[in-house]
Formats: sequence, structure tokens, C-alpha cells
Amino acid sequence: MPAEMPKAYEPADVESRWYAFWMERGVFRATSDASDTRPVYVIPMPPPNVTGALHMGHALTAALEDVLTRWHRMRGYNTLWLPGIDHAGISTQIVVERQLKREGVTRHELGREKFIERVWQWKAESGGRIALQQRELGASPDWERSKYTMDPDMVRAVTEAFVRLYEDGLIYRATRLINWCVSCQTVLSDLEVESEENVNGELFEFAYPVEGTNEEIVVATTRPETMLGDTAVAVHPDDPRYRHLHGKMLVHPFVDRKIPIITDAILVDPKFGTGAVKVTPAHDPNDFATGKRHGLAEITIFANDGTMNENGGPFRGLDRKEARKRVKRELEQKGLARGSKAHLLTLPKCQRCATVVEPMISTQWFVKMKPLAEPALAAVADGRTRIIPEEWVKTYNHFLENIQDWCISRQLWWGHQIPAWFCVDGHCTVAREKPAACGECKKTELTQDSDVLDTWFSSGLWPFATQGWPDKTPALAKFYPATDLETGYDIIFFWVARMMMLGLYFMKDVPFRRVLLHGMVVDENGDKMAKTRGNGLDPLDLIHGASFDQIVEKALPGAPHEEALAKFKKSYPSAAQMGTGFPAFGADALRFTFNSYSPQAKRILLAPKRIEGYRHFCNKVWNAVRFALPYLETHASAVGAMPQPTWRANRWILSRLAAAIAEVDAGLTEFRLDEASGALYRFFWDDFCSWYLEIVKPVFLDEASAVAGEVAATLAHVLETSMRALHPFMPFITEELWQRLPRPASRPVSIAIAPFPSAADGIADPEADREMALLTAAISAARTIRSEHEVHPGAQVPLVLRGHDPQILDLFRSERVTIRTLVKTEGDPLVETSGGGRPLGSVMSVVGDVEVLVGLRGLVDAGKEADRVEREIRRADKDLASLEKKLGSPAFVERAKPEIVAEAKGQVEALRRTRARLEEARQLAGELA
RNA sequence: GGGCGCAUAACUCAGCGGUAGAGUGCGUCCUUCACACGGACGAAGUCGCAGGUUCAAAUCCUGCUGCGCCCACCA
Repeated sequence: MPAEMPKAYEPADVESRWYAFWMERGVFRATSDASDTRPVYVIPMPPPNVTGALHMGHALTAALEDVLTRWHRMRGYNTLWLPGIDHAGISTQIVVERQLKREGVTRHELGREKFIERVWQWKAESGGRIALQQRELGASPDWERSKYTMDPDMVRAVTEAFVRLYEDGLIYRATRLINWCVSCQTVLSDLEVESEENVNGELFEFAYPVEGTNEEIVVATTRPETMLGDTAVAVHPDDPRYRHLHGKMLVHPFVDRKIPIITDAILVDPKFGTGAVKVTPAHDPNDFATGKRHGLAEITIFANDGTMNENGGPFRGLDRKEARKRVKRELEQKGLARGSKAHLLTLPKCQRCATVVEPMISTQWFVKMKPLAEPALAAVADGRTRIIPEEWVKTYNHFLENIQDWCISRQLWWGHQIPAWFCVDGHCTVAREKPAACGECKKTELTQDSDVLDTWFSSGLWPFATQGWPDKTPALAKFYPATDLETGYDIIFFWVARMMMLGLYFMKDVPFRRVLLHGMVVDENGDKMAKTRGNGLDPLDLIHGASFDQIVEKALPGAPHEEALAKFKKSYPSAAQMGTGFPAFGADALRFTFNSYSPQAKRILLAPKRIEGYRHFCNKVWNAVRFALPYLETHASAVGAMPQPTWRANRWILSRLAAAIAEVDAGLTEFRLDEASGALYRFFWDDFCSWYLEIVKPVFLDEASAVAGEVAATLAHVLETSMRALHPFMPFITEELWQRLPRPASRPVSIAIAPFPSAADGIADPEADREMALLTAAISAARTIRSEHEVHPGAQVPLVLRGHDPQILDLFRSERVTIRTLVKTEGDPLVETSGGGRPLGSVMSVVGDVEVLVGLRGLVDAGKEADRVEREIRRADKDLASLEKKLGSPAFVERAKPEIVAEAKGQVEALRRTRARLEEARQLAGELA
């Protein structure tokens, strides 16, 4: 460690120094040893996708969870922040396929086995990247326990869970109308389908000729191409327009098929469109249900890639979009088109690739959700798991109360292959290992189901599968259930609810005691960060600094530079004014920023200016220690144990420290990290730096000072304690400074495992609080007078403090050095009882019962002084009026709480005295003129 | 179509029943021996609109307006 401390805090220097130290000392390790009797704190990290690079969401998650982790570790908990990586089925497959494409190969050419090898190879190369980036943030999980959802023990747990659910009748195979992504070529669960609202589309109308008549029936549709799969046209049974057509047949214009006219009161709203609905059971959820009601044929018209199959007649081979155009054109040519009108629609899109999802009939694996959902609802309702902020409980409940069965099979290669085997006759056998023979017909030629499981199936098992389940391991006994689960609200359904359900099912206990939810990081305009928008920020660029050119290149790769820069500046107007790039804010500043947002904020508008503010705070902390160190060395013999000071400022700062610790404690306990971080910020900057250090300076300059030892002891203690309190928020700078500061011999090797401050580190002292409040108010009043009259900061002025209360006068007398230093007075301030003299050219302020008189001789601007006094008087009058009005109301006096009435009365009296004294100030101002 | 949330100082946000707060920005002054990534002081808000409850409302209730998000199979 360099002995010299640079004048400005350099995050890069400090941050590069400590991570290896923590790792070497193993301070992040938890123990599953049963003999360890410490209380346990477990918080599973949401495993980032193996494809991922660290984005703002990860950084936010890491910043918040690391605070909780480090805080508990310092409080003596056996703390496990469990890291991991998710194999992320679809995403990963897409990434690797894209890679192959660049090499000119498809996965089918490569073959399944070779492809999976490629994915593993790719994981080995880049799968560790995000963990390294998390280290740059200072994250302190127990890396040695890191899990990958494709680890052999995880695979075993997934298989076990699947088989058990199957055996218990909760997993089944069924043929349903499912969501098919024609681009990813797999089925998707309902949750993986996102709907894009208010898309401009059209409602196209065309006619089906009625067989054997000259009549026709006109239907309206947003998807004309699906008419190739129509197997009925439905009308409302009571609709008089069509009554005579019930049961008649229609002639399909393109394929050799007759279509019945059916009546259905559920499907058809006679007021909508033409009142006649074409029914395509194989490609629309409503029509599918209608088809089931009427026993209609289900004609699939699309191949898996979204092109028309052999049922498409003349349109076979065309893509969906192209088919739509051609169908419309041909209908027009046949004279069957009946026009179209604009129509707003909602498009279902694939979460991964944004392709429009196609409803298709397919045989898939499902999990029966109702029986799993009920215990999960109960666990939150009865408080076994608490959701914070509470507003999310409704969302959680609504989802589980209306939950549909979960489609868990995916037509991918990358993932956990489904443990089901088929014989040549199509019988299915589910087993933990490949069975010797078909469970039904005993044939021995078996092939495993080629599908894999939804990625979220394995994530749902995370809290126990990572601890050795299904074995009864010591780790499982120790670390299940977890204490907290902290994550973004966007995965309540995908992850949180499923862990609740599966945890309760397999472990008979909730997976975690609390669910803590944070919001989404968005740009300064409130827009989601997205690659297409060019508004993504790399957290590492904020930590290390980067030019806007570099940032823009990353945000919108491949785009013209000017365009990308324009988009970026629009997304971050305040950043655009910061010059040509971001300076290195440092990890600590970024972390502190994340921790300064209220957790109930759904959107976190990341303003770089705010990060800058917290970098300044780091600098403040740095310089406070830099200032103090020499004095602490000089008085080394006095520094050590918990101080028991008698000097007022020392008592006061310990009292403020006690209050700050209490606030931090309350904030951290209730996941109000913003309140905790805010309390520390205010304590350190306002109380400690602005007042305490300034008060203490003359003590160290005075070699004969009798209190120097006491001050050094207090200063050392407050700084050492502040570092410990700040450490969960700013781990790097606090470790660095703490290592430099004198500290009790009992402290461990790293601040990361030093005790977190407790009530015992402060001493509440209401008397000191009260006295210092008076003192600082008087000093501020004098400073205001100086400043308002533009007295040069270096100039010394006479100061008189007048009052009636002998105790208060004693207070001022004993603090004359402080007053003299902070106000810059000419000699010691004069403290006297009312009616005494006053300095030449006096201007006066009233603070409580004390008159603050500053002598400004010829410096006075009479006009300004008159204004200032009038302002004070006006303020007093206004306050007085509102209080008197309130006290004048009998209703208030009778019904308000007595203490509130008493307080108001006290305030009125004080204000009346102030008001009376201000008259003298007014008179003085008048004399000046 | 339902549900949730947000509207407080120029900006970003706390506060959520007892006389309006912070950070940033802004203005004045200061290169004072920790820090100009600083200091002192100051200006700035009819707490979205309209009703209601209450002795008292940014704070609770109702309605409205404007944003944002989530869920939902309306051709």
C-alpha cells in the first residue's frame, strides 16, 4: 500500500488493489459445516444467462445484493450469496447458431452431438466473463459454490424433479394449440409470448359462396391467409340475417372442401364485423375452442418454418406474409373480396426474437399448475414468505390465481433433454435413466424424446437443486430455505413464482423468507435500454470511464457514428453536457448510486450526473481520512478503545453517529437501502465533515489543547466506524481507508469481516444534540449576516451573542473558540445578557432566545440589511399567524393530541419572543441608514 | 377489457395526516493550511385538476386528466 495519499481519490488505483486480497483471505466463503452455530443468511443470485455480458440490470442487482450480503457477513452471519450461471436454452442456441452461420454451417449439418459440443466449448471460452465483471463491481458471492444449470448434479436434480412430477401426475403430455415461433422453431410458454399492442392492421372482408344458391356469406378477418385452414363459418344463433343459412354449406374458393355454417353464441358477437366468423381451429385459440365444441376438423396449414404446407393448395410454399398478400389478390380476382378497413390489433411476439408467434396444434409436455399454485398463494398470504415492496403481492396473486398449465418442452438441442423414451409403437416411458424396455409393450428399441426443457424449469429448482438435492446434504440442511431472494420485478412470474411452487412441492417449505423486488434501469427519458434504441450503457464504462465515441459504438454497433451519437445524446441529455465522455466514476460511486434509489421506484432513470455526485462523496470520504491521519498519528497513544468523551463536540458527533447507525439499521432491515445510504451520506458529509471536522481543527492547531487526546480518540473511532458502516455500500474505498486508519487490536484482517457498527459504537446524547443545535444555528445566523453583506470571507468581524438563559450563555462562552473559528470573529465573541452593549454598525438576527449581533462598521449596506430583517419578520409573522389561527380554533385544542397542542403553544411563545426582538433588529437596520 | 403504479423546486427523486425536503442545476462571494470532485450564503414549489372526509390533507377517499407498466383468445 502506498504511504502517500493523493489529493484526489483515484478509484482505479484503489479498486485494483482489494479484490485479490479478499479472495486470498477467503472472506466471501460460507460454511455448510453443521458445527458452525452462527445464524445463516442465504441469498441466491439470479443466475445471469451464460450468453450475457454485464448490463445495467445485473449491475443494479449486484449492487443491492452485495450490500445485503456484506452487511450480514459483517454482522456475524454465516453468509452465502450463491452465484451461478443459467444455460439459457433459446438465447444460447441462437448465439451459437449465429456463430455457425458466420462459418457457413447450420446446426443440422453439424448434428446434435457436435452442436452441443460447440455450445460447451463456447461456454468455456466466454461463460466466465460476467463473473469477472461482477468482481469489478466488488460483488462478494461465495464463488467456490458457483453453479451452472447444466452441471451434472443440476442435470440429475432436473431429471429427478421431472420424473417425480410425472409420477405424481403433475406432468403430462397433450396435444394442444400452442405458441410456435417460426424463427426459433420451437414451442413457447405463454409467458415467453409478449404482445405488441395497437399495431395498425386491417380487417379484411371476403365472401364465401353458399353452396347451391346465389347467396354468399361475408366474413371479416385480420389474417386472410388462414382461410386455407377454415373448417366452418360461425354465426350467432339468434342473428336474423343468417337464420335461413343455418346448416348450409359453403364452397371454399381455393381447395376442394365444403365448409359448414354453424351457430355459436360464444364465439360470435353479431355486432362485430359482419356477424359471421371464419373458423380456423388449427391457428386461432378461439377457433380452436369452437372447433372442439362442434367437432370440426383441425387443418394445419403451416410448416414449422411458417411457410404454407400441402394444405395451402395453390399457396403452398409461401411464407405467411406473402401468402396473405396472394390470398387477398386471388380473392379479388375471383370477385370475392369485399373491401377492408383499418383495425388496431395486438400481435403476439416471441420474447427472444420478436417474430410474430403462430398458434399451432402440437403435442407437448405440460405441468399442471393449479395444485402447485395454491400452496404458493397460501405461503405469501400467511406470511411464510414476505414480498417487499408489498404492492407486488397483488401481481403475484393475480398470476397464480389465473395460472394456466405450463408448456415445458422445447424443440431445441441445447438444454436438459427430457427423460422420456419412446418405443417404435409410440409408447412413452418416463424414467431417471434410459429404461431397458418400453414400460408398456416391453419392446427394447427406445429413443429418447429429442426435446429439451424450458430453461426456467431448471431455474425454478435453483434454491434446492444448487444444494445437492435430491440428496439430503449438509448444505441443503443449512442453506434451505434461503433468507432473501432479491431480483427485478420482471421475473416474478418466470422465476419467483415458479421457485415458490416447486420449492414448496419438493421441499415442503418455502424457498425463501422474503422476496425483495427492484425496478428496471431505464435511460434518462424513461425508455427501456435496448440494443435497437442505442441507449444501452455498459456499467463498466461508468466505472472505468469511456469516451462517448466508444460508448456509442457499443450502444448501436454497426450504425453510422453520427446517428448513434444523436440517439445517445437524446437518451442522456444531462450526460451530453459532460464533455466528450464519462470520467471514471469508480465502482463504489456506481454502487452507491444504485443504492440511493427507492426500491418502490418501478423505473430507475439512470442519470450520470447523479453518479458524479456520489463520486464526489467518495472524494469527500477520502479527503476526510487524509486530513485526519496525521493527527491520529500524532496522538496515537490516545487512540484505541471506545472513547467516553466529555467535550461537547465529541459527545455530539458520537450522538449523531448513534442516530445514523440506527437509521442505517432500520433501512437495511426493511430493504430501504436508499434510506440507509442517505443516512450515511448526510451523517458523513454534513455532521462529520461540515461541522465536526471544522470544529476540531483549532484543537489540533493548539499544541496546548487539553482535549486533543479526547478529540483524536473520538475522531479515530468515528472514522473507523464510518468506514465499517459504509463498507457494504462502498467496499473498495472503505477497505483502503480502513487499512490506513488506526483501529482496535481485535479487528480482523479485512473490513469485510469486521463487525458492522451497532448501537454500542455511538452514544446517544440529547443534551449535546440540543446544545449543538443552538450553537450551529447561532453560527449559521452570523454567517448569513456576513454573506448577505458581502463581507470578505477572510475579514474578521466583532460578534455579540445576547441572551437571558444563563445556561445558554455558558454554552456560548465555552464554545467561543468554535464560534470564533467558524464565524471568523475579531477576537472572542462577546457573550452577555440582554441589554448590554452592541458592536459598531450592528446587524442582528434572532435565534430562539438568543440575539446574534454582528458588527459591520462601515461595511453595512443599509438597504440590504433592512430587506434581510424584513424577510425575517415576515417569516416570523407568517408562522405566528398560522399557529395562532390553529390555536384559536377550539376544535383543534379539544381534539388534537395533547402533545401536538402543547408543542404548538410552545412554538407560539417562542415566536412571540422572537418577534419582539426582531423589532430591535428593525430599529438597528433603520439606524444604519 | 381488467389490474398495478406514477404525477412534489429547472432536472432526478424522498416524504404519505400536524407550519414543504435532498441531490444535481442556478445566483452571489471565496484559489482560508482535507477536499474547487471544495467552502459559506442565497433564490426557487398554489405538492396534476375538481370534489369529499378531518380541528388539520402532498399525505386518506371519490372522480377527472396526462404518462408508464403488467395481464387478457374478441374475428
